[in-house]
Amino acid sequence: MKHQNLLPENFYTRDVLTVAKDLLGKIFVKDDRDKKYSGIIVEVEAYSGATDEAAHTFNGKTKRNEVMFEEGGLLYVYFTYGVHFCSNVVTGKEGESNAVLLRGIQPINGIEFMAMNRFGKKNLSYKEKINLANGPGKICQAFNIKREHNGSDLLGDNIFILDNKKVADSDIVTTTRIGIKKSVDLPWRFYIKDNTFVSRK
DNA sequence: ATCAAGATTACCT
DNA sequence: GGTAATCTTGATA
Repeated sequence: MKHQNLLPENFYTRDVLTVAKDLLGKIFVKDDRDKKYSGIIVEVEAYSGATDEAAHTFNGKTKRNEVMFEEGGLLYVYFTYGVHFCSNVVTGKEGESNAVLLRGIQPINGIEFMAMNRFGKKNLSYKEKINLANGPGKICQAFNIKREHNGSDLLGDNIFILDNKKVADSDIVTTTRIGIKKSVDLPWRFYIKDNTFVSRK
């Protein structure tokens, strides 16, 4: 059974910066049958293999980054710092190697499962609720996204994204990206203004 | 074979 | 504000 408002393939095959901004406000869903998770995407960063030295794909295809070279509409998951997974939405045409890193999600459904995955308990303080998915590693822990989800088809029925009310340009804040050492001046981070679930102002 | 770095987070002072 | 945790990958030899 398909969702009526599932984002179509041609949403993902566009320019990475356009897709990054358009992903704000959309509903990210993971359906594990017994556990269903969803939330609003509130913060993203764009990475582009052709020109962006901070992109994993800047130096060409490797075993790790091969999913980024596929046609837009897949999930690229990588493991970093020996501790965390990070999720990205692959965009553009095959061979472009562009992706959008998910950095902040405002939980909607499955909050009790996210709470268990993140803190091992159901009842959270206000601060812990804010802390559920306000960072790329936290998103993957909350939604239980791991190695096996690398390459997931976002047009499939496990992990997908639903359309939602459009975020006005005037409500989108643009900044440089976080946690990188190359191409540090590119203004490729986007988040929803005044949203509580953004990782950093 | 070896090694350094990493699109982070949590916890410390 | 500083740093430990923890391990995979990719580059170099």
